[in-house]
Amino acid sequence: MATIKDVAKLAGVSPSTVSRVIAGSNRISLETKNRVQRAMEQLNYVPNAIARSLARSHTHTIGFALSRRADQAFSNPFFSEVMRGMSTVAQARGYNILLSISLNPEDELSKCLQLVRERRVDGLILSTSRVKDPLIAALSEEEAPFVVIGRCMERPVLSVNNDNVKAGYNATVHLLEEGYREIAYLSGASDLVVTIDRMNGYKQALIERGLPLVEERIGVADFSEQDGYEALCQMKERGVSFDAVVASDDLLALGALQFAERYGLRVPEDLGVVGFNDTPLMVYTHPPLTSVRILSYELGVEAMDLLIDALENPDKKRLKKEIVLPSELIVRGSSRRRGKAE
Amino acid sequence: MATIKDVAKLAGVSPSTVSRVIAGSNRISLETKNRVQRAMEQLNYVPNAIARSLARSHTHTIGFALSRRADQAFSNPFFSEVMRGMSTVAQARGYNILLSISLNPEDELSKCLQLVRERRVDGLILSTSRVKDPLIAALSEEEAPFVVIGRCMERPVLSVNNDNVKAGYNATVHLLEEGYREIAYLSGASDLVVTIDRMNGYKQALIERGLPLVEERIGVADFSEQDGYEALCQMKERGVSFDAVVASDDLLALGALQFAERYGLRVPEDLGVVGFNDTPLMVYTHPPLTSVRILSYELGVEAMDLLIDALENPDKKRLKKEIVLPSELIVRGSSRRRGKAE
DNA sequence: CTGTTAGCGCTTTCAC
DNA sequence: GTGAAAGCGCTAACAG
Repeated sequence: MATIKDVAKLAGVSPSTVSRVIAGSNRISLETKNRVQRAMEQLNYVPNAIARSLARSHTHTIGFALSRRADQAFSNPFFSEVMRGMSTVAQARGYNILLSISLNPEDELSKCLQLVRERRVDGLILSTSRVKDPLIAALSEEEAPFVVIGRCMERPVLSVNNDNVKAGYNATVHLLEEGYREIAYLSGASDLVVTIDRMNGYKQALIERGLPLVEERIGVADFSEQDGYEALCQMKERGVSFDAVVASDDLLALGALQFAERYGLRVPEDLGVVGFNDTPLMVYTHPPLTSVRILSYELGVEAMDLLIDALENPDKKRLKKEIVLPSELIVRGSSRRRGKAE
Repeated sequence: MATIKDVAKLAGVSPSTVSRVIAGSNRISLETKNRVQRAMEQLNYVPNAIARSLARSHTHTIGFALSRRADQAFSNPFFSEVMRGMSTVAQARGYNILLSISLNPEDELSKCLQLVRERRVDGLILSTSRVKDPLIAALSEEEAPFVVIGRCMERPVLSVNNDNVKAGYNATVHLLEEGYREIAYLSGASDLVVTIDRMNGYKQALIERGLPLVEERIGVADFSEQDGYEALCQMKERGVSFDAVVASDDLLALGALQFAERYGLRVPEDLGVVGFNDTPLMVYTHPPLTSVRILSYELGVEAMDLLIDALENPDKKRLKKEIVLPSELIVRGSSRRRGKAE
């Protein structure tokens, strides 16, 4: 493999000159520039990224941290879409993505810290945020550049989020307008900021319409169909009544559909269901699932752009920008009963 | 950020000594070893991965190349599962994963070559293989270490594959045993090795059972429901009869279900359907989809292990091992009509 | 505009 | 067992 010295020798210049044409410096004569370029081609020269990184003390790579339980890792394409978005801008701006999949928050914390301390990445994108997230705290303390997809409640950080409160609100209002009155909320892990925000939107809608806020109608589950199903069963067994459910994830909504089947409830007549994420395959459930469409791809795009901007403009770094993206309620059969049997 | 020199100074030794304790050399006195370790802790020292990489001329990072059209990128969790598998062993063996998502094969080729030439990765894992794959050819020529998930038809390469021929065979035999006689095959892009292998299994089953091989019953589509649907419609419109379909991907099978609905065909009575990948959510289709379960996670595990083995034992590198993993047909409602209305 | 000279932070002979 | 010195391949002042 040819090095910069080989090129220099062949072109009859010094390595620094070669370095300059690589960097696209303008204080270089067109003639030598061409000569160097010819030499590079001739030798099939490609600059060694590692050496560059060491000399410039940045790697041009961004770490993406994903922490999921094995069984639910990528059940919905949310993260995959986010990655696609990140990848698009990373490529366009000359960055690489290092993937860090961990099994739990502790594992995630240590891995991310490792990546940063080893200087293997210039910055990190976090895929989820929790209340009092230790990872965010650690990264802040370390003064590592990072952006969170989601929102941080405790301190200002760079973040890209979707309007979860509003989305939860809209989903609930939609159900109310369809005539449902006893709406349950199926929450994911209770320390996830997304889940909390969506729930607040839900509560807000109920309060605004003068409906009672029944705490027993709020079920906590993991992000899996099974958990959603069980949470609803328990609710029912405890004698809590409900005629609709806002699920903070499509998988949970699937659990609700399963629940309806088990108890012989018709959807949407006896039970209205709305989910979150608008997972493509949900069109095929019976009935098709109403769901809040999240701009996952765009979330990835914005997160990567935000991080790289911060990295490349150290002056702006201190400004902790928070970007919020809109979502859209996609109404389908699982929640549409106006004009149908009441 | 502390460097090796700082540690050396604090411990009162030379940098090389520190380097030795990092490497876990045994020719070092326990005493100085402890002293150095204390210094490292005190300074919160973490070796700079980039500097290490440069000095040792390998990066301990593996590139994972994924080339998908935007809309179908991660429609099924196959790749996500593969990543989880790769990630698990990468972590265990001290490697990192660099993600390279590209939009088309050409893009993929240039990106992969770039990663290798820049020495940003020690090796690559390719997510798909095509007939006469230019990427495989280029990488071979470059003598870059890589393993393909799939199979290479032209030359010996390190690969991890599932038994697609057998799986295609089993899926078809199953349909035959359920009494279907005019079985169609829905192929993905015709240059994908997976698709070809599965088709060969399909053909083999028909031939073995003495059934005619009707070329018109083989439809080529992209890996999307819409394409699957259209391919089948065209087949029908051309007057080709069929009472079952083996789809080389679940998404295609979904298209078949859609097709059945459009033409008022009952599944499984009038049309048997079996897909590939056993995508989790397919349990929720009506009827639930029969599908071939692929060990995607294990594919990732094996691929990563194979690559790292090759990297760490340069002697064994020349041995082009091919690993084949078993698959399993999961029979559900979409293909089970024995004992049902004929 | 171009060359010389130091590094970037770590590893690795080669001596002692 | 430990240190000195050279080098991995590139960049970036500093001169000229």
